[in-house]
This record gives sequence, structure tokens and C-alpha cells, in this order.
Amino acid sequence: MAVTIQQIADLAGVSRGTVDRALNNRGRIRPEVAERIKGIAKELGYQPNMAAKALSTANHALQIGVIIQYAETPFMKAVLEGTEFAKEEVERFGGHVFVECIHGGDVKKLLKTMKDFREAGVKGIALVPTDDELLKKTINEFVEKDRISIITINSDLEDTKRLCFIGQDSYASGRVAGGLMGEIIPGDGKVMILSGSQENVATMERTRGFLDELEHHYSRIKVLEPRYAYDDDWVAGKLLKEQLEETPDLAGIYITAQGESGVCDTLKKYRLEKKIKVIAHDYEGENRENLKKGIINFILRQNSYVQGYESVMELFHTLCGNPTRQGEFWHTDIVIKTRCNL
Amino acid sequence: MAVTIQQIADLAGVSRGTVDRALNNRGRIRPEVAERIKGIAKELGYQPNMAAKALSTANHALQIGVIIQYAETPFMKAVLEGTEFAKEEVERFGGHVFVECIHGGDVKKLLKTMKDFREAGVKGIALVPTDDELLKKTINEFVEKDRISIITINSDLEDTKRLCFIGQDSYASGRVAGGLMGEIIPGDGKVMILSGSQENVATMERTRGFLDELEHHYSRIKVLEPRYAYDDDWVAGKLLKEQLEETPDLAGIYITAQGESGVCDTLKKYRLEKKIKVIAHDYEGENRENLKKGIINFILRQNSYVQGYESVMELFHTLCGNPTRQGEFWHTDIVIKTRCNL
DNA sequence: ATGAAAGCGCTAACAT
DNA sequence: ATGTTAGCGCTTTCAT
Repeated sequence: MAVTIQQIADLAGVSRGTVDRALNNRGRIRPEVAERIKGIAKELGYQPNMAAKALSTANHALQIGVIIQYAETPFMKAVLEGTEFAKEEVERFGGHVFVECIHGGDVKKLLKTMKDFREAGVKGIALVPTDDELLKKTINEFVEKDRISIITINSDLEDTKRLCFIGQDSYASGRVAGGLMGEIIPGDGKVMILSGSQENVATMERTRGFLDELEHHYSRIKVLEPRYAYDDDWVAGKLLKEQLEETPDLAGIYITAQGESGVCDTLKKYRLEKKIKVIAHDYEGENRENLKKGIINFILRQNSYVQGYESVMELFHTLCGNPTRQGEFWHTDIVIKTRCNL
Repeated sequence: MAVTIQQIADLAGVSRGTVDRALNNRGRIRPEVAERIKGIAKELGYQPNMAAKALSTANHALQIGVIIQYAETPFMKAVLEGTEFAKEEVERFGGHVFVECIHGGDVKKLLKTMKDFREAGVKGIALVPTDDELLKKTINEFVEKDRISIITINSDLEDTKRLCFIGQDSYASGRVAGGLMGEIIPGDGKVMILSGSQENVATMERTRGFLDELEHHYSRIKVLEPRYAYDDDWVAGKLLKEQLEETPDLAGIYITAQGESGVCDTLKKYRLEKKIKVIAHDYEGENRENLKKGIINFILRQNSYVQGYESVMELFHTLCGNPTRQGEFWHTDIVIKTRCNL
């Protein structure tokens, strides 16, 4: 049988309530007593019983909020599916999960939703952040003042007090893309990088990883100067056209950001769709079709569903007294998709 | 607030105990009353509270057993890690997880362990099965007579009453291998299939998927008659040698089963290790090294950790009243590993 | 066949 | 500052 607070109470010669206050730092207790109790608990290897904790507090403390920005994108829709599944599971334990979707990126609305959640008594929030100073401040305030745990999904805000980050390691995924490109491009083929913007940390990291991998292991391949399409299909198509005029013998394209459809359309127009190898990210929307047709050769997938699911489950565990399970960074798998494992 | 048995009891004009007997088919109740109660529960959309269920029965009903065969292989060691992590989580809910490892495949020992678990009051068992008639019979008996839920890990026993199967879709993984091979082999290269034995269902399925994919999408590639190495490194090396004598211009090798090290050693001996493309399964042990060195180009991974973890968690959910979450087949991701996403 | 009540481990409101 | 106690929702004995 596992150790219970009653046993600790007996050993310490105090009541259950006192043990509870000590172990959960609720105050209203003499510090030295608290220390002694914590000592005993540690000695006994006490682990709180999550079922009991969930049962006794379900209706107030087990409230979780989720805020998804850019909810209209296929990627975030998959995140949403994960959170919905997790919601069901948490609610089976008597908890409550509130999910709010934000169209596009809208920090003001995000902040407003956070505050609404706080009013509603939410004890943990998982959110898709944008790099914003006020958001960072608010997160710290929520964590420190209101003792609300916060998890960042998909992109991180490292210099905050957030509990952890769940998402992909962008640099690593760029390296994977580089390795694949190296394998499928024969000889000294020329490869183009089509990126988003230089402000976007994730795509810059991908680019860096891609370059590192090719440089170290496939130095025979010539990588051209990156071009930036600002996540726009039309711009992406145009940049590709320009590149093709300069470099008619282009062998491969690595797309770090949005704009894949523009690339594919242009390739089709030039009847190059099976000759030039394409590696992209994000296994949603049209990309899926283009992968199936063989225009895109590989897609590196972020396991978005897992990001949504685990962010909620991690908060659930935290609120039930289980410490962070994967540490500060929870990097989800880099899944390689080909036409055959759609 | 969610619906509770108390509310159902009030509505039905009976006691909580009666509702409990009705909803859990415990007998000792008038059938018509049971039906009526079930009707009310359904109408109200009653979902049992898992926390409460776990708390009230933790010490007798929340016992789970795990039996791992071939526990000495790197693959099963990863499965084991998953079960150990799940064990911790279940035990935080007050449950108990017993893990038994079997060296090699040993049906007698497996059956013995199952019976031991039953004696100990275990209510759910996750096991790595072997295709054996007596085992199938025993599983059905456990499920029907003892009401013990059983989950098969890694390989399935379809014609039994097991709750579900957690593992990989072998045919699909063979197709993925085919697609990758198609991408990295230029022109009309010749490809060899090195399989396990014709009795092994999983490897035969992989072979079938591989052939289908190449035939449909890369008909330019010539696939040679499969050879069988019976999971032996030495035999695999020898078969490769023979093949190389017949086919000096061999371009690729697909290894569906064990024996990868034998292949890699032979390739090195002939100084062909970077010229002939190799795709293998199982991302454990020496394969990892050979992938890193570039001798193996791709490894298709079964997410063994997930198999171990989810099999236990699925039983946990089942025992807490949550119905099977992924249906009868829970196919884990086919993860492609390259040197860059080790 | 059904009801009543104790208890699982923990929290929180109320006493002292 | 500490103790007491009533739940949380469900299961399980023990009565009836």
C-alpha cells in the first residue's frame, strides 16, 4: 500500500489538515513543523494519490483553459483535435477544459481570454503564443501571482516562467530535411531554400539545421542563397520562377514555411513537378494532395495532434500533483511523411 | 456538473447500490429494474467518474499485469521502458502494475505467468503473444470466465476475444520502405529483399507492402526474388554475398527482419557500404550505429515505447470505465529514422 | 432483490 | 497555528 497523508500525520503527531498545508505550501503553519512534515514525507517516499486529489478538487481546481491562435489553419485544427480528445479524458476525471479559438494572431484577444479564464477559476492554461512583451509579462504574472500553470504550445517563450514548452525542435527538423535532400539529390545538384521571413525564429532555425546537415554530410550539393516568400503562395511561385531562370538545372527545393502550393503550381506549369525534388513542412491541407501526387517528395510533420493532446494532459497531471513529466522541453517527434504513409 | 449515480438513483427511485449493480452488470437485481436504470443513465448521458472509480477500487480492481516476451532484445527493452513509465502513472492513481519479463519466447512460462496474475487478482493483462493455440484458448477463457481484459502488444492474435491490439501495421510499413527505396534508387537499379522466414506473418506483410509499392509507383526498379535469413546475421551475410556474386550491380537492400549487422559487415568487407542503399526496421542496438555511420540509409521504427506505454494506459482506462479509446486496432506511427533524427 | 453505510485519500471550510 | 469534519463519486460489505 502506498503512503497516505494520514500515515504521515500519525508519524508527525499532527492532523491530516496540517500535513496537507505543509506539503502544499498553503501557509498558516509553523515553518519548522512544515519542514519536519516534509522531511517525513520524503523519507516515506510519499506520492500523492492523483485519483483522490482529482476527486476532492475536481469542481474547482481541475479547470484547464486552452487558447489556440490561428485556429483557422489546418495545422492548428489538428492541434485542436488533440485538445478535444484530452478534454474528454480530463472531464472523465471530473475536471473541466475550456477551449478558445482565436482567428489569426491577436495578442489582445489572447490576453483577454487569459483573464477570462482566470476569473472563471482556471488553474492551468495551455496556449499558442506570439512573441510579445506584454504576453510574456502577463504569463509571469499569472504564474507568480495567481499560481496558474502555463504551457506554451508549438512555439516557445523561453524567458518566461511558463511550466514547459510542447512542440518541435526546429533546428533538428531542418537537419532531417537536409539529410533527406542529401539522399535524394544525386551528384552536385543545386538546391534552393524557400523560407518565410527572417523574423520567424522557427523557420530560421530550420534553415540553419538544413544548411548544417548538407554542409557536413553532403558537401557535394550546392545550396543557393535562401529566398523569402513571407508565407505567400504567389510570392513563393514568383521567387521560384526567378530562380529557375537563373538556375535552370535546379535539382531540389526545401520549403521551410508556407507557400508550398505556389511552388507546386509553378513546378507544374514548367512541367518540372517530378524532376525537381521538393521537401516541405506541415502535413495538412493541400500539401497532402501534392505529396500524394508525387510533386512533394517528403513532408516533415509536426505531430500537431500530440501537441494539443499532451499540453492538456500535462496540465492535468500537474494539477493532480504529478510533477512535469518530460522536463521543460517536450519535443515532439519529427515524423517523415511520404506518399506511402499518408 | 456531470451526472452521478446518485442522480440516477433519485430519478429511478432506488439506491446508489442498485444503480451500481445495474450499470456494471453485477447481477442480484431484477432485470426489468436494471433495464430501466440503464435507460435513465443513457438518457442523462451518464459517464462514470474515473477518479472516483479509481479511488474506490484502487486496492483490488486496479491491478494490471504486463508480460513481455523476448525481453532481452533491444526492441522489447524499449517496450519495457514504456510500460515502466505507464506503471508509474497508474500507481500514482493508486493502482498496481506487475511487469514480468520472459527471456526468448516461452509459451509455457507465459501461460504460467498469466495464471499467477489471475491468482493475484489482476484485472487486465497486456502481453506480447506468440501464435499458439493454447494461448488463444487461455486468452478467451480469461476474458470470458474471469472477466480479465487482455491486450496484445506488437503482434496480434486476431481470432481471440482480446480487447485490442497495439502495434504496427506491417503491410503499411513495407509500403513506406518501398516508397523510400523508390526515391533513393535512381534508374532501373536492382533491389534485394532479405526477409526472416516465410512463417513470420509480420515480415511477409512487410515484403508484400514493399513489393506493391515498388510495382505500382516505381516499376522501373527491378526487385529480385526475396531471400530468407531466418533472423541470423551470419546467414544474412552469406545470402548477401551470394547475391552480390550473381548481381554485382546491386543497388539496394531491404531487410525486413533481423540480420542487419550481418549485412552491414558484408557490405563493409566488399567496400560497398556507401554505394548500396540499405533500408531496415528496428531502431535499436547496432542498427543505430550503422545508421549513424551511413551504412544504413533509413530505418523504419516501430514506436516500441508507445506500444508499451499505451497498452498499460489503455487497460487503466478500461478498468476505470472508459471504453476502448482507439478501437480494436491501435496502429502506432511508422517513424522514419535517418542519420539526422536519431 | 434492494437499501444503508462505511471507506478509498485528499481538500477545504469551520472550529479551536 | 492546528485540529476536526464533511464531502468528492463510486464500490462493497452487511442488513433487511
